[in-house]
Amino acid sequence: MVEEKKNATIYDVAAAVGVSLATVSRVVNGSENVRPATRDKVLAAIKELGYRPNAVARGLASKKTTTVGVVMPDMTNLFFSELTRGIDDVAHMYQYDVLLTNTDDDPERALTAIRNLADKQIDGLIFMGSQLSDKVLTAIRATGIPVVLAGSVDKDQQLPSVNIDYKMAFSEVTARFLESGYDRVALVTGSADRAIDVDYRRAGYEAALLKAGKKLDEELIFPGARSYQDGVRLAKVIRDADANAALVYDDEVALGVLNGLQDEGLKVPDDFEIVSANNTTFTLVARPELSSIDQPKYDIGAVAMRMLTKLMDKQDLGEEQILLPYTMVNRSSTK
Amino acid sequence: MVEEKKNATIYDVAAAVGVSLATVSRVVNGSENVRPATRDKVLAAIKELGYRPNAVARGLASKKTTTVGVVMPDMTNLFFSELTRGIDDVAHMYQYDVLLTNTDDDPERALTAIRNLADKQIDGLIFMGSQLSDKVLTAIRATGIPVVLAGSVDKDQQLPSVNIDYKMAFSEVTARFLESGYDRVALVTGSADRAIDVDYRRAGYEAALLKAGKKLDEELIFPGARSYQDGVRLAKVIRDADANAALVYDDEVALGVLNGLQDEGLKVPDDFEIVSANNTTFTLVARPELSSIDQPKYDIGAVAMRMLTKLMDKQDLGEEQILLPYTMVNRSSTK
DNA sequence: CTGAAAGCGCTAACAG
DNA sequence: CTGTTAGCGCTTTCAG
Repeated sequence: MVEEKKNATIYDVAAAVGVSLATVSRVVNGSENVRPATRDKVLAAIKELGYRPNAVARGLASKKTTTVGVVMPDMTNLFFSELTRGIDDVAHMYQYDVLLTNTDDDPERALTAIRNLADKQIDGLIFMGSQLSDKVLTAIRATGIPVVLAGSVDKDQQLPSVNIDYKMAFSEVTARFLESGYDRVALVTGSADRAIDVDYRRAGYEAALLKAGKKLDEELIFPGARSYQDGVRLAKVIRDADANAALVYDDEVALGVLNGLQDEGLKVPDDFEIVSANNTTFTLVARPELSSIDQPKYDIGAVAMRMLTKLMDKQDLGEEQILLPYTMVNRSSTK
Repeated sequence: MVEEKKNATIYDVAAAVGVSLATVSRVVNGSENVRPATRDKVLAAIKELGYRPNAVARGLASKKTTTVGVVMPDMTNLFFSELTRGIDDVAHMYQYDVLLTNTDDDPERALTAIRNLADKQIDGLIFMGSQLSDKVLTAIRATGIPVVLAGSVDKDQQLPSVNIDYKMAFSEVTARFLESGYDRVALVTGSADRAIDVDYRRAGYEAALLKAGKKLDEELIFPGARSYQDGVRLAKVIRDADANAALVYDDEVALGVLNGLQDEGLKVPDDFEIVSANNTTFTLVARPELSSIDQPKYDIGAVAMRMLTKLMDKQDLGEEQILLPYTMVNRSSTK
C-alpha cells in the first residue's frame, strides 16, 4: 500500500503551531495584525509541513479566483499569439493565471467559451477577434465580469479596448500608394461585414481615395482571404483586376499574394508594391522583405491586461478606448 | 441603485421546485436515480432561474477542477502553438479548460508555474520544452498530478510522452544528404547539452555518419541558434566551415540560414541543401521552399491530451512512450 | 427515488 | 493581536 501523503491544510499548520486557523490565514495573506513571534512560528510550520494554500477553497471563500479568461480566434496565428504573450506576461506579473480558449472566430464557440469561463468564476476576461457579435456582447454583459478587448473593436465602443488607429493606418498607407503613382490599390481584408474590416480598414482606405479625388472601385476590394494559400490564389485575381499595389490586412496572406504575384512573373516592388499590416516575423523571411504597418502587438496585449487588472480592482480607468501608436516599416516590397 | 442580480445557487432551484439540493445536484450531474417527473421540474427551474453550477464550489467539493495546466516555452513559436492547439481542442472536447503558462524554457519559471498550477488544483498537466531539469521533474512528481510530455523528452523516459522518433528522423535526413554526395553536413540544434539535442538530434546525425563510415566533425555542429536572425548570422559561419548541406532543428532558424546563405550568393539547392524539422508555414513562404521533416504537431498535442484524460480517469495507458509517425516533405531546398 | 447532514479548505466579520 | 463562528456553493455518503 502506498501511503497517500495528503497535502497539509491550514488546520494542520494551525494545530502544529497551536494557533487558530484565522491566524494562519492572516500570515498567509500578509495581514499586519500578527505578532512577529507568532508569524515566525507559523511561517516555520508552513515551511516544515510544506503547506500551500488551496486556491480553489480560497476562491470559493473569497470570491476571487485570480484567474482571467482569454478568448481568441487562433493561437497559431502569430498576430494573436504575440498579443496573448503580452497578456500572459502581465497577467502573471500581477499573479493572475490565464485560461485560454480558441474560437476560430466562431461566435457560437465564443459564446460557449464565455459561459464556461464565467462558470469557473474568472475575475476578468480579455476578448480578441474580429467577430464580436451582439449575442456575444450580450453574453459578456450578462456575466458581469470585467472585460477588455485587445486588438479588437466593438462597433459602438461600449467596452474598454486597446488597439491602434486602424483607420488612420490604412488611410496613410493608401495615400502613400496614391502619391507614388500607384493608382490601382487593392485592399485585402478579413471579411466583408465585420466592424474592423468595414468601419476601420475599408473606411481608412476609402478616406484616402476620396481625399485624392478618386472613388472606391469595389473590384479592388478582396475580403475573405485567411491563409497563405488563400493569398497565393488571390494573387491571380488581384492581377486580373489590374491592380498595381496592395494593402493586405494579414502577413501570411500578404506573403501569399507576394509569392503568387512573383510566381506569375511580376516584379515586386517595380511592377507592384505590397504593404502588410501586422509586422510579424513573416515580413522578414519574405523575399523581397515586406513593408508593413507595425502594430505593437505585445504591448496591445500587455496594456489590455493592465487595464483589466485595474478594472478588477475597481480602480478608475480613465480613457477606456486606448489607441497605441503604430509605425510604418519600409522594407523592399515598396520603393 | 442598481439591483445586483445575484446568480442563482443550487439552493434557489431546490427551493423553487420544493426538493432538496441533493436532488438538484443529481439532475445536474446526470444521475440515473431521479424520477423523470422530478427531473423535468428541476430542469425547468434551472432554466427559469438561469442557474449555472459554480465550478469553484464544485471543485472544492469534488476535488476535480476539470482544468489542466499547460506549461510551454513560448506560444509565439509556431511549433509550440500548433502543439498547444491540438491540446486545447482535445481538452475542450473532454470538457477541460486549459491554464496556459509560458516559461521561455527557463527552469525557474517552469518550477514556479508548476507549483502555482498545483495550487490551483489542476487535474492534469502537459509539459513542453527542451529543458526538463531534474528539479522540474522532482517538482512535477511532488505534486502527484498526472503529467504527459508533448514534443519533449525526459532522459530516462520516466514520464508518459508523445513525440516522433527524432533520432531516426535526423539520422534519415543525414543519410540522404550523404547518399546524395553532400559530405559536409552541418547540424544546427537548439542547445549543446539538452537531451533532445544531444541524445536524439545529434545522436541520429552521428549514427548516420558512422554508418556511412565517416566520423563526426565537431566543427559542423552548431548549437544555440533560436531565432530567424540567429539563423542569418549563422549562415556565414556555416559557410566558412565549408559545409554543403544543413539539417536545422527549427524552421525560423532554417529560414535564416537559407536567406543568409543566398544573400551571400550561394545557390540553394545547387550549391547547398537545407532541410528543416518542423514543417510550419514558414517552410512554404521561403524561396526556395524548404524541405522538412514533417512532425504531426497538432496530433502530438492532441494525442498527449488524450493520454492525459485517460490518466486523469485512472484508465490504463498501455504504451507510455508514444512515437507518432513522421514523413519527409521534399520541396525545393533539396534536389 | 429522495432528503439530511457532513464536509471540501479557506476567508471574513465579529468579538474580545 | 488572536480566536470563534459562519458561511462560500457544491458533492457525497448514509438513511429511509
